[in-house]
Amino acid sequence: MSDVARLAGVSKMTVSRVMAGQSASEATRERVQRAIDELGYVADAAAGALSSGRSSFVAVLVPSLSSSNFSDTVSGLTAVLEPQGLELLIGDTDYLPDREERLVRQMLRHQPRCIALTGSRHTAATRALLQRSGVPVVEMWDLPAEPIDMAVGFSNVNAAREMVRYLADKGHRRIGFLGGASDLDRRGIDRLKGFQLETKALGLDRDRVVRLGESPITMSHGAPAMAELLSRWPDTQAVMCVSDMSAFGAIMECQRRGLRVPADIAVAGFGNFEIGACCHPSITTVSVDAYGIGQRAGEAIVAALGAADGGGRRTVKTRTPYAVVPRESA
Amino acid sequence: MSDVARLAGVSKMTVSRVMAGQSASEATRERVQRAIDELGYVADAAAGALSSGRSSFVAVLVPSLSSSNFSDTVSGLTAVLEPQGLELLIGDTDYLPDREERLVRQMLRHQPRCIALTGSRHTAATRALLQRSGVPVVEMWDLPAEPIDMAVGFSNVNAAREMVRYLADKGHRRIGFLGGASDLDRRGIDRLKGFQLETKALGLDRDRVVRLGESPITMSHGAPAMAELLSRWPDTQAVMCVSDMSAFGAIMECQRRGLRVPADIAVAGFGNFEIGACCHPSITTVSVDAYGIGQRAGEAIVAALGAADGGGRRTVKTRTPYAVVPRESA
DNA sequence: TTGAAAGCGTTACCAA
DNA sequence: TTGGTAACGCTTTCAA
Repeated sequence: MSDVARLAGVSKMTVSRVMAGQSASEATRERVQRAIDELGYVADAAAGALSSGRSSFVAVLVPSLSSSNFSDTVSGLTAVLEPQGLELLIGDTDYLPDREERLVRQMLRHQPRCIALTGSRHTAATRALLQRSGVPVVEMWDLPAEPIDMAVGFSNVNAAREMVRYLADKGHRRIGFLGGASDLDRRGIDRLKGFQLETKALGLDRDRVVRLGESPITMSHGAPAMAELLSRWPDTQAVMCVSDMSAFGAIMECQRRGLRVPADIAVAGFGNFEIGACCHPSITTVSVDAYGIGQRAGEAIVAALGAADGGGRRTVKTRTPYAVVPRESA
Repeated sequence: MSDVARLAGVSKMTVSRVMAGQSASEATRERVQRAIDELGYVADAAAGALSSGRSSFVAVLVPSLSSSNFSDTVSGLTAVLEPQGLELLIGDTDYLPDREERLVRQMLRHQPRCIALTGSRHTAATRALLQRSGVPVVEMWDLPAEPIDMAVGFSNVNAAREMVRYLADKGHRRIGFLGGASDLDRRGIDRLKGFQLETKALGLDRDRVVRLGESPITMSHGAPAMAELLSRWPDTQAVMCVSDMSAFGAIMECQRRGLRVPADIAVAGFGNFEIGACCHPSITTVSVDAYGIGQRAGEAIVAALGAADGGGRRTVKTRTPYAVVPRESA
């Protein structure tokens, strides 16, 4: 920066102001800009953050970057935060709470303006770390009873219950559930819980549950899970899957066996992934607005940052919509 | 840090050394650690970077985070770089060179130890920026004739040619190609180029090309593209798609029309996505080791960082393997 | 509108 | 093994 200042014949402060877009005469601004371009000067963000006491980072932690649901959420966050001059520090927890804790600790070192987490289950140390740091927190994809700070999401339990009611309304009584074997995917567990609560409420058979495959359960797990379900309960009329991915795998297994979907067996998914709209038969699912969760979270973050210096109030919980999307498969 | 030092009864320097894992007596180390825990002290990364002159960031730019190919590459990078204490600064260029330029400029502000880019097409300004910065660069997913610095990937042109030969060996003469309409997906363009070169070399019809949909072409585009191809060249025997995603959409369209794959028409994909292995019929494809590209890129980065202080040599180009994977669809 | 000085929290370097 | 001092490159603050 000294080099730029020297070349432009001004002080460092003037260079700093020009870069920040603050008041400066047009002539000065131009000379400084010319010097910047000539030298290819790029300001050091670490020095800026240290000096001003505020970084431009927002930390985002998702369980898996390869799930389109979560990468859509990241896109939504990007769309809102980037225009504010904020940068995303993205981390992938791999569904592991310990890894989340390590990543939170690591990201805290960069003094992020806010931290966006997925879900509401965190280690005690993670919560303590966040509380102590004083950094605003948004929990996404769930509506925890006691959020750390802010939350943007929906009740996976209730969304799953709605799908059960949809299937029951279609006349199905013997309904199965296909989910992952691991308890780490809390949203998956909540959907299973919703299945169990609603089948009980409706007086339906609650036992037809197959849990198979590590989080995140992918389409590869759908087929063996379906096979297992059919071998244990051959008279099953409808199957609800923890996601469209597993539903797709399940439907493929049905096709291999010559079972018609939905004539012989109905199959429903969850999450409204692109595959469910394209495949044949198309998959009845629950749409959840993954991108919108990111957007809303971004808006909550911007509001919280504004409130910090403006003294305004912040929204604590934002409920995002979900809806059963009837298609061909159920 | 002063607080920790005071509480532990040592100097700031000792605290710094304990945190860096440098020489310190066991007793001191323990007292300092206790103070750190008690105060919940988290070191400021910006100050550390400023002082030491080196950050712990590696910047990674991919065209799209929601493509499993690229998120697999990011996983590969993470697996290698995280154990080295490096952190990924991930950016999504959305296939736009201008956006890439903006992101490169932004990431350069954080003084990354290395920058990993996707592909070999960049704006002149991007190249200039990178050259001036002196930061090591890895270009992934391609083998440019003149890499900026290092490169890890394979020739998409040659990989596509191999698929054409595979289809020709199966006896197909009238082969079509389904790709995206935009020129931004350079890997897609290279695959099309490979298709055209090899069909010409084999004396086959080169005109059966349908380009439809923005980058990245997804499964939703496969169906209309297939429909277009069939309406223009109804006697097509085999179709090669720019990715498994579009191949899947194309196959769905065939099923809707009652066309049997591969009996009536063969369909091949590219990239070995999970869907190709699960769906029915399973999709013949070209496997490309997306995760391995990330790993190798990570190793190249570690080597380059080591070479910087060790004086060793760095690998310039790393060729990653690809192979036609015969399945049911072609 | 511009400039000078102080200081942000850490690490490098040298001395004890 | 430990501590003091300077310095990293910028922004804040105050003064001109």
